Amino acid sequence: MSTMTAEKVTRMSAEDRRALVLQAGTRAFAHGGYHGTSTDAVAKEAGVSQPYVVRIFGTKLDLFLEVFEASVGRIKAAFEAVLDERPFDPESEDDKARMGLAYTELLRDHDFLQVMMHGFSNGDVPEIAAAARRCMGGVFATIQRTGWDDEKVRDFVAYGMLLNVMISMRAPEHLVPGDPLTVLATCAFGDELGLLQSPA
Amino acid sequence: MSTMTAEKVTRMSAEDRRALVLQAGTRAFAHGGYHGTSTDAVAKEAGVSQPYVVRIFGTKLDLFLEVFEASVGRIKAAFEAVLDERPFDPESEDDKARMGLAYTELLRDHDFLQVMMHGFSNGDVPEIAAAARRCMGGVFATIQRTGWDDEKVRDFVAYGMLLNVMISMRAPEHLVPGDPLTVLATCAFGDELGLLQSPA
DNA sequence: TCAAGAAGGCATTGAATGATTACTTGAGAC
DNA sequence: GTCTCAAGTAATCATTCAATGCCTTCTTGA
Repeated sequence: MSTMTAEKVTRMSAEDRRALVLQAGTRAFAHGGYHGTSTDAVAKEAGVSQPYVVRIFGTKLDLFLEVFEASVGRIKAAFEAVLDERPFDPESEDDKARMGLAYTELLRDHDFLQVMMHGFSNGDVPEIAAAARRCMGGVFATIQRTGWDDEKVRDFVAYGMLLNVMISMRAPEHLVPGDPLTVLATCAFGDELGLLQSPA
Repeated sequence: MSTMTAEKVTRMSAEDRRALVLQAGTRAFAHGGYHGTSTDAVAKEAGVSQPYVVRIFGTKLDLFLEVFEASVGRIKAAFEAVLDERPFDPESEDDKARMGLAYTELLRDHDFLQVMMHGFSNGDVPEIAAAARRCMGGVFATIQRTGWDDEKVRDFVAYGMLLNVMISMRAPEHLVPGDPLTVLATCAFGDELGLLQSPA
C-alpha cells in the first residue's frame, strides 16, 4: 500500500497538503514519467481530487518540475551529508566508497531515481531539459567538492547513470542465470544487488 | 524540413513503406518517447495517414518496440564492425579508443540515442522494459568480445550512459561558460563536443 | 482489358486527459 | 452562534489519441 495517503476526512493546511501531494507525485511520476502520468493518477495517489492537484501547482508541468527538483535535491543532499560529515580525502579509497555508499543507499527507494531518469530523458520539453541541466550541474558541482579531478568526478557520475538505467529497466528483479545482463548487474551493483530485488 | 518524407504520390511496396515508417518513427519517438509521441506524429513524419501506421504495425507499442530494437541494433552493429575489422587487443589503448570512437560517431545522429534512452527509462511498460533488458544484455555481450574484463566493459557502458544522458538534456547546445555542467560536458565529450552543438 | 489483390486514405469513435468554474463544507475568530 | 475564509469536490469542457471499418485507387498478371 502507499505510505500514508489520506487517512481521515480531516482538513489539512495547504502547506501540508502540498507536501503530501508532492510526495504522491514522486511516486506517481516515478512510473510513467512526465507524459505517461496523468494528474488524476497523482491525485488518486494523494487521495485528493484531480482539480485540486492542478490548483495547487498551477500546471502539470510545474508539478513535475517541483517533483523532479526535489528528487535531485534529495540526491545532492545525500552527497553533501557525506562531505560535511568529516574532512574528505580525495586520495582515500575509503572516502570514495563512502560516496558510493551514499548513492546505493538511496537506490533502495527507486522513486527518486526513476523521477530523475525521467527528467533526464525528457529533453523535448524545454523547461524539463533546462531543469535537468541545472540539476545535473548542481550534482556535479557537489561531487567536485570531494577534491577529485574532473575526470574522476565524471566517471563517478557515469557509474551512477549506469545504475539508474539498470534500475529503470528493472534489471535487479529479472536476473536470469545465463543472461549477460545478469553479469552486468552483478558487477555493477555488487553486494547491493540482493537489496534491490523487491519492487517498491 | 524532415529528410525525405513522401516525395511522390507513387505507391510503394508494403515492405518499403514499412521501412520508411520505421525511420520516421525513429525520428518521432526520439522526441517525446513512447508516451509523448502520438501515432499521428509518426504518420505526419512519414507522410502517410495515421490509421495506416497503426495498421502496418498493429499497435503503437509494437511500433515503438521495433523502433527501439532497430536503434539498439544499429549501435550493436557499430561495435561489431570495429570488432570484426581486425583482431582486437584487449590491452591496447588504441583499440579501446576505436571502440569509443565508434560510439561518438554514432552520437551525431541523436535519434538512435534518444530512442534508446526513452526505451531504457520506460520501465513501467513491461514489454519495453523486457526489450530494454534484452538489448542492453546484447550490447554488453558484444562489448565483452573485446576481451576486456567485466569491470572494464561495465565502465565503458557506464560512460556511454553518461553521454546519452548529457545529449538527452541538450547539454552540448547549452554551454554556459561558468556552468559546472559545461565542465562536465567538456571532459565527457572532449573533442567531439563541437560536432554535437547543432541540433538535428 | 479486366479482374483481383494490395496500398492507402477518410470518417469516426470511445476513452483519457488537463484545465476551468462553480459549488460545498469545515474550522477558527469574535 | 455565526461570519468568513480557506480547503476541497463535482460537474463539465475542449482536446487529443489509438484504433476500427469502409471505401478508393493503383498495379499486375492472365
